[in-house]
Amino acid sequence: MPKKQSTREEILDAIFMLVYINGYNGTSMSMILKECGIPKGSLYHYFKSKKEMVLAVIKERLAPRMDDFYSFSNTQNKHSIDILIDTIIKISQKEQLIKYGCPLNRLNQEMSSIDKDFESAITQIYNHIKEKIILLLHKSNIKKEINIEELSEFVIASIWGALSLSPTQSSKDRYLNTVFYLTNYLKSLKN
Amino acid sequence: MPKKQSTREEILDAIFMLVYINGYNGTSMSMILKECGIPKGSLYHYFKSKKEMVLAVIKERLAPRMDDFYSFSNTQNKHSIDILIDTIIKISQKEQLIKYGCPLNRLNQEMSSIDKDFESAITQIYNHIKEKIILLLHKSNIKKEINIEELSEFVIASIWGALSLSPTQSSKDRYLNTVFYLTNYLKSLKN
DNA sequence: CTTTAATTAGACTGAATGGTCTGTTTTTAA
DNA sequence: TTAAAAACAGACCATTCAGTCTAATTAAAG
Repeated sequence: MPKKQSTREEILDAIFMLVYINGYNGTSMSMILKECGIPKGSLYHYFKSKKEMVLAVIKERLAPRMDDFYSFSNTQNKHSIDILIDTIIKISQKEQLIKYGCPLNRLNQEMSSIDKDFESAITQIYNHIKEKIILLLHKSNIKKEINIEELSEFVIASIWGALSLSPTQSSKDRYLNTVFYLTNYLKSLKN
Repeated sequence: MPKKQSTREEILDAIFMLVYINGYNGTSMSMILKECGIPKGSLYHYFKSKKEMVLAVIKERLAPRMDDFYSFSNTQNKHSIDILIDTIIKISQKEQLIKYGCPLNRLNQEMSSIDKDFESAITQIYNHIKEKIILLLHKSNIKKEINIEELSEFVIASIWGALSLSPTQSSKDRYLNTVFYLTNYLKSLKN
């Protein structure tokens, strides 16, 4: 059944972008229908409700995307801090991130309070990327007074913030200028 | 006409909290009516539309609140960096901020893309607090390689991020742990 | 070819949406 | 005291919302 898969996947792609940009409450079924170009019956054949659609989007679109953003190059002898800095800078090349901010942050902010299932799915993704950063940082020597878990949260938070700065005048340079202070600080933590 | 003022002010207070927590699209007129406890006719007597109400909330509630959060004690000989750090820590005492995040960040994220008027009102507030931080930092000596405007944006961004970390398990301690790295870094910039 | 299941199709539903309209009451000023 | 304006009150409106339903079409399996 190749058709079924592809239709379902197209629906998820369309909903992801709509919810990423307009939020959950800002995305109506009619917008989804229009974007997908399919009739209502088809949509509700694959998903039983709007909530189920978006829950699937979180698990099948948001999660892998976040996992990709925070994928660290297995560079052999490079210091973890430098690998992390590379990742932070690499984010500046993803136009969507610069334009619309971190999708995890956006969905979290609006949707965590709407529904427990949303909240737990989003928290799961957050914890996953946090663990990835913790694991990375544990591989190299870092100043002893630093709590790696807390530092990881600080890194995520700072990236979220840097990507949130007024979406109107957002640009690659603006992001890089802002995270320069983050990377600058991270460098000082090497041991 | 004291009554007129107070009714209008009560409406703004109610709408501010509703929009702060639920967002613009997440706040319906019926919720506003219920929260204010007034009939529709009264509401639409003071404001011609939902948009006008929320625009007034941004200008008359959000702006002064943000101005208050970033009000720096005129301590005579204290270093600007230390005054800024005090402010960052003082934020941890505002339960609403810890619980729901920075209202400027929340409204900005959802509403800037909905309407140009929202966007410009929000941007104005952002620029105002940014200028306040820039002004503060210019008063003391800071390492020469630092661009104060960019640093100010980084500070705001990091606070936004720290206040955004999963609203579920948000707490004063979690915030303080996260911004510790920010304050730690800021201290190193004193000259 | 025939049967059965998967998928497409969209008219329709009840509830909720933001907003209007017509009064009535209260307040203010002359 | 009276006229006019401000404020209150809520029934009402068109539209949109998420979701249902029945039927038609297509695809898969025997």
